[in-house]
Amino acid sequence: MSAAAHGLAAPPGGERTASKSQLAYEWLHEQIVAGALEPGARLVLSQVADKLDVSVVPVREAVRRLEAEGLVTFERNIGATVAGIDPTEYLYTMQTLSLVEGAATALSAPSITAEDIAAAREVNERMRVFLEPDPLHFDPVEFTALNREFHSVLFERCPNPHILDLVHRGWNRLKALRGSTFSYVPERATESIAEHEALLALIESGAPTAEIELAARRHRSATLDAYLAHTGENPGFPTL
Amino acid sequence: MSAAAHGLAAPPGGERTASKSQLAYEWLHEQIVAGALEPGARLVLSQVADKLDVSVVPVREAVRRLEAEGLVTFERNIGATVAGIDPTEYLYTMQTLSLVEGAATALSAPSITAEDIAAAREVNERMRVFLEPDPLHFDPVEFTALNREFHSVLFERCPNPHILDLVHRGWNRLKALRGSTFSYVPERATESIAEHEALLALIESGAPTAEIELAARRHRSATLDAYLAHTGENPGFPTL
DNA sequence: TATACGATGATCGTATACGATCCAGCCCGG
DNA sequence: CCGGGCTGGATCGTATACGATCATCGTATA
Repeated sequence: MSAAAHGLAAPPGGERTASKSQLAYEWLHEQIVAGALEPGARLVLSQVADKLDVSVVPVREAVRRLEAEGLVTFERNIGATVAGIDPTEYLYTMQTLSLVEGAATALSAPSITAEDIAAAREVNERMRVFLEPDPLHFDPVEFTALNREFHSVLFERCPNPHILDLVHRGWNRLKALRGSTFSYVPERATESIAEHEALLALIESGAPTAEIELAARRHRSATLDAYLAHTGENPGFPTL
Repeated sequence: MSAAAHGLAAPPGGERTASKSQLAYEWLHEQIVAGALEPGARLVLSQVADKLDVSVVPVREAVRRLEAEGLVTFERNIGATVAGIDPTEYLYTMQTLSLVEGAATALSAPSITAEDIAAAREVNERMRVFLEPDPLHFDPVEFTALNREFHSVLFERCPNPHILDLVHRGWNRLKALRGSTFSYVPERATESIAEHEALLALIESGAPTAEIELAARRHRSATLDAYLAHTGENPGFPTL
């Protein structure tokens, strides 16, 4: 899993000798997105600095960058905490991702090659395997990873770097939040794989951009709806 | 022009005594968005620090935050420069804004009151005045400010804070870029005011969310299209 | 004259030190 | 027994100092 391919902000001017602030940023980012740092966990600057064997200044800078991405909150004289305690954050993040990912997929569509389609289809088949035996062997983490890999093929060619960046941030945020609020709905997995196939067919057929955007958006919205129905909370969440 | 109302990130825990990093951030933000600092202008940390009578550390932090918002670029051992030299940045920013603003407007619609509509309509009438005398008296800056005020009414009630934040960032970025690449098309102004009225009517009528989103998006896309037609550049820019 | 190379200054990157602020627990009075 | 004020520790915020890196310009040489 290459960092750049998943939206980890790299220092623009190459990486001669990674600056310590960049090191701290990447380490914290990894810890948070991988779930090693639970949502709500306290981040003490001096402790992080000691652990990475750097001073607090670069750590402070890294935390600020993570704050801008919504992965941590940072308050004056209070400190930094890993974001994501509030369950509605999950809803907002999903909704935002549904918006930007739909657009990114639509904008990518004209550039998607037959090889891309084949690769995506192969990933989708690997996801299907997870459904076979019985629900107990279902691995949400692995399944989600494959899901991201599938969708990456569909949106990675988005020509608008801003939109693409928003998609990456959304996925990362989602991974960070998952630890606390994620509640996977197994029934949804089956539907999801079928929708993936439909999405591929739609792109192959050269459907209009607007249609692809809507399909991709709905695909994610449906997951959100399933989550809402499953938990039974936030019944009045406004839909897009 | 209140800062908070236009998406200036405020320190979450109130503002007892604004931290110096916050001071530097707000000052630079103001300078860039107001156009006092031209796109491409060099920002030397020590000079900014001297000007604001603070040390370089808070300035450095402020610059990093601005970088995360896309208002400046910051390269190792090179320094910070105000973003916006590349003309395609304008296109990307407009496209992204069209996406998120459309969604924000649609999500706001159910919460928009009759008073909101009236206020927006009043602003739109003030914009109309600019068209009256003759094109030479047209003031793009003032017109744009009113335009933002109008749209603020329509998207400010968006319940999703992430999407709302993206809208604010988009507008700020647009203001920052305007200095270098903005080319206002007077004919478009007349159309724009008419579309504003149509948007208000649509919202008043309680139209479906999807319809409002599309109308709001198209409204901005049309401005982008007019710009592209006017300049004659980037003919193959992918549309959303 | 053009090019390669080295010295120099400017600027960024980080470490360290110290002051400012907040939270928690204790003490004391009611 | 309970509540308010105070003190101590922890943590953040900023200033200053110094090392690292890069762009620039002058000079020597082919």
